[in-house]
Amino acid sequence: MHQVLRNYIDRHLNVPLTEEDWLPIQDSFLFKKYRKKQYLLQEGDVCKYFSFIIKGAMRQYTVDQKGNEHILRFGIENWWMMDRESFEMETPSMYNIEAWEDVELLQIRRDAAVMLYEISEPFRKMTQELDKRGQIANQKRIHGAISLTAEERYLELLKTHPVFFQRFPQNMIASYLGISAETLSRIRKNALSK
Amino acid sequence: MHQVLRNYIDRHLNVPLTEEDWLPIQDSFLFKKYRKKQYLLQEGDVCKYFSFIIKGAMRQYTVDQKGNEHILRFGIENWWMMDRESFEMETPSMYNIEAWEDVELLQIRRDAAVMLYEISEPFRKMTQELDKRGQIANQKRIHGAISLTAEERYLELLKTHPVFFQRFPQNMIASYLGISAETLSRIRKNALSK
DNA sequence: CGCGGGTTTGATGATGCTCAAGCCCGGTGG
DNA sequence: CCACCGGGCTTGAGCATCATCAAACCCGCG
Repeated sequence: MHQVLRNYIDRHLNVPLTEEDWLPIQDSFLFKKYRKKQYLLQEGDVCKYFSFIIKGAMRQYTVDQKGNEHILRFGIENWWMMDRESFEMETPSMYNIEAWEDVELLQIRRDAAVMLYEISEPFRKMTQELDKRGQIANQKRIHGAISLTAEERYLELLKTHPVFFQRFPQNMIASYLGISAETLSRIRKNALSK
Repeated sequence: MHQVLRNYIDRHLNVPLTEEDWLPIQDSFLFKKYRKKQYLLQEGDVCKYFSFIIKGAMRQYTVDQKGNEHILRFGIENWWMMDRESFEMETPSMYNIEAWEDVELLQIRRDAAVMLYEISEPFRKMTQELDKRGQIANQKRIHGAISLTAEERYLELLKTHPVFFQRFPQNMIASYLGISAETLSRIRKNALSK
């Protein structure tokens, strides 16, 4: 179980973890399963866990007044899920985080994460790396949102994250792109004929 | 000059910097001025500096095939400017970073930053804090982009960053919001009459 | 077999873009 | 000191894009 996380960390640092480095990390993460459609986090609750996905697929989203869902993030194997704002600030979240497929997770609580961050340099390095990648990805997504058309954003996502199209239904992809399911359907039809 | 940065760091950590902590940081940052309309970074170049704004206003943007500008970020006093992707990966940037007003900066080169990161815990803590805030802000901006209308995004920006409206012309605000200058003008007229 | 979730298609309307013109105002040079 | 220029802002008309609503369809699963 935990071995998956160890491999992940090894891959993201330049050197493999020693046993001494690994043990405190291993001990901080608890294994947990959620069934499809189960919530990890519901709007209004505080996000208590930083979760590493061993298996399965998840999404983070809001529901607006009209009942429309807006998906901020997807997560699959080897991704991390949390509402960063709620987790860090310990404030109620505006998001829902839900298992879309049955998932297996390794979770760490905030206090344990803060502790681990102090005592474990590999963990610190890994989270730094994570932040860096996150910033870069977010920068790109924002740029796409303000400068590309719906079709361009679709093509971009198809290129950069084709796996989303295999794991999530199209109405969710549409929601992630910030367009309606009908529009995405028409864009795809249109793109085929070229 | 450098004192502004020191105050900034003090404010972002819980304890004031000691002299020993401060000196290596001070030595790593070089003071530099740019005139209005001067580029810090041009599309195609590698972003070599991580810049702290002491005075002035800047923007990071792209220009598309049709010649339209798309502003990803604004920066004013006490903000940091760089293209994170280009700086970290040392790859050519797709962005321009330009002084909109005359600016005074403290700049650190990538190699010095990496070094400082290793030897200075306060600097490390500060950049972590910066990353955390950046992630939270980006998460919000992405959510706004996929779930809010143009008018809602305008009102949100007016609430969260009113200072932008004092420092940048409306066509730039529009570009930042991902709408045309004409649309922003109409939204404002409309919002007044309510 | 029937149900329900997901997708497609069509018709209509709202939102926001584009192009064009005019205005306002501060800065510059004659 | 005034005229002019240019950048920024506004306004209007027409158009493209995308959302909404409604209906039909498809298909896997109980």
